[in-house]
Amino acid sequence: MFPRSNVFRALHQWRSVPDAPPSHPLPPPLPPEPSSFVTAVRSSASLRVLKPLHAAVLRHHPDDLVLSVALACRYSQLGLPRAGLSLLSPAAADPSLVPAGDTFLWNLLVRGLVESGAHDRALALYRQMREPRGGAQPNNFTFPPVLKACSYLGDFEEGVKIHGDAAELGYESDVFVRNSLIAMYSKSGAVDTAKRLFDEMPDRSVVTWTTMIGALAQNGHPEEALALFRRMLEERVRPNRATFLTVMPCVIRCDDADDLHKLIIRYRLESEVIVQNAIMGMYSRCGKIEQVRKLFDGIAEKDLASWSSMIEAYARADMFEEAMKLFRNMKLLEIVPDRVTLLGVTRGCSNSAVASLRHAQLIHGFAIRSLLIEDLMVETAVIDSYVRRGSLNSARRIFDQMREKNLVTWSIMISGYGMHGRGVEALELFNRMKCLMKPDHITFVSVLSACSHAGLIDEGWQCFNSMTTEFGIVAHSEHYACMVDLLGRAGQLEKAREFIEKMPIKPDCSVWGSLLGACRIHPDAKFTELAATSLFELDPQNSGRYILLSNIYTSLGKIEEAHSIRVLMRKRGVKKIAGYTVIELNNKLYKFLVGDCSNPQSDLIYRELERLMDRIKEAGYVPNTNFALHDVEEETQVKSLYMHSEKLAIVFGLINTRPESTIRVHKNLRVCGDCHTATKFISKVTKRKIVMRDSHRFHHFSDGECSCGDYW
DNA sequence: GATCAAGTTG
Repeated sequence: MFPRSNVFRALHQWRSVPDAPPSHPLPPPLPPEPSSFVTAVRSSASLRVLKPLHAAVLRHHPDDLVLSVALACRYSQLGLPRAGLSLLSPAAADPSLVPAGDTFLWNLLVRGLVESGAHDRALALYRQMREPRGGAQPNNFTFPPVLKACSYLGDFEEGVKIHGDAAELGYESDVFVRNSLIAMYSKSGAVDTAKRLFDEMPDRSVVTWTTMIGALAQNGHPEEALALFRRMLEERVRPNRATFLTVMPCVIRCDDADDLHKLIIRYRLESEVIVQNAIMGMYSRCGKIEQVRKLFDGIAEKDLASWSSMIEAYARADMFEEAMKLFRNMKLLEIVPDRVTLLGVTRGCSNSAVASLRHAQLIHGFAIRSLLIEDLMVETAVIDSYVRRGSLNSARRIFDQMREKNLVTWSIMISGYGMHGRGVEALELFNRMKCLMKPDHITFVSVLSACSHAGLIDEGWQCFNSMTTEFGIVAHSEHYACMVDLLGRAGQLEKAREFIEKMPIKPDCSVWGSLLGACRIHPDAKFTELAATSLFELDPQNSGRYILLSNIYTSLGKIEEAHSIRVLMRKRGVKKIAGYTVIELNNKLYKFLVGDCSNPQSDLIYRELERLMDRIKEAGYVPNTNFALHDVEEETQVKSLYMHSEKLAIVFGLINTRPESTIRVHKNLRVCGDCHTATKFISKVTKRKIVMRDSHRFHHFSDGECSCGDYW
């Protein structure tokens, strides 16, 4: 061992010789040996330590390959892979500089190249190694980095070939090689092959288990990943930090989260920030926001990820105000947000009912000032927030100016047009996109839902068919749901039923939900019954469906059935989500619940509302009491309709804004049918544009019409 | 030498 301080002392002595010759001349001390440099390089904690060492290496051992590789690896670990790469370039470009037959040195060079990010050159070097007159015979140390390079490059054909090499040379069952193979197959999506390699192994290390758990987790099998983790514990394999970091993202149930948390404490891994951040993420996914905050407050040395995780957790819990507050706080504390922090707060802004266009602009401004707008993902997230705050134009402006767009960017812009009922533009973009890249199953959800929102029936069918024939994408439930929606809109309920029957997969609640939605517009007892039966079996806790069903029964005149649905809902303990509508005025948000009297202007609002209702009745509005409470008299029902949060917010907006300005409101649930009709009339008699976002889409009301064409 | 490490689309 060469303790670090000794190397520095030796270096210092050696360097100080010319400046201060001793009065009794001694032979100058020799510069440190390469091996002591290697130790020093590997243990250097920062670039400030590494760079002088690098300089000294250049002076004393410029041609030492072992040292060069050690330096390159360390540069890469400290975040400067390119700095190290230049050290390896001469040997990588001219392998004859590497002694033939010296597998150890060849392995080092291959590994150095992989760690410095030169994956393609590492693979090229490996191929030279394998040539008959080439460098050296690969061994068990050669394969892990080479397989990693294949994964990184996505070159799985090469990966399979290298698997063959490893088998041929007898290294296939080496634990390290086997682990790397499992990782490689997992990243290529061949989780079955990975599982087979795992099952065949006689001796598995903790890394083997962790890799296989990760393989299941990353290929969309979180439940199986958790099950494998439990099996690992049963077989008394001690999990380590990486195991927990791998398994935690699979957890969505509180009891699993608690179990894991206890285990982490038992293994004394709870003090590391990285682990604490992951525990926060786990509880956030379980919906335990108070627990997440408690953990966050308990972290002594919060890093940027801790802050981002907390903001992300608030965004997930639909607590945008808290997310924004924390975002401001961290800036006050001079903690500089990065792209991930910004992604968290932007997502909160996109989804929350209490975020406004103003918030989207503030976040966009911050992204520009901090230069994070150059980042593709941030830019895409900002587009999304503009779309969801109702400003398609701002979104499109950024979209058009982007230097680079990916699948997600296109999908967001397409679904954005869809949400606003502008199906033609959505299709136009989709056609442009098809020339540039292959759409995926989510792009098709975007474009199909755009067709259904805009009532583009033929175009929808065309897209649906081309998905499989042209792009080889297997239709998921969501795609079928869009098609049922399309058929339902056209009133073709029988066709929709046939379509569902012919589905090659089991229809899920999105499909039955579409059919039930169709029954709202085209009431039909038979299909309502059919959709409801399946829905109550598949998703018995969804309160919106009970209410929708009850409303459909009411409109069919089946008052008793409607009542019994409400009773069933109470009996099953299904919690009704309180509806509310938010409106922004002068950078302030105002929230209205049904029958709300908390606003200081309440008296004025209700007086004005009464007047407005009379005006729209004169214009032809008829209150639709299907959407009112049912156990009261009709006159009271009409009154209760008047008090809906949508109407209160709109009237508040009318009173407090200039006559020509657009009113923007946001309802947390689907807009009520009666409010939808009323708003159409309001837009007509007041000559106002009203934009209403609900949980499903945007409604643009203007001159008595709505962009959704009365189907949503 | 192998695993993990805050994150955008319906």
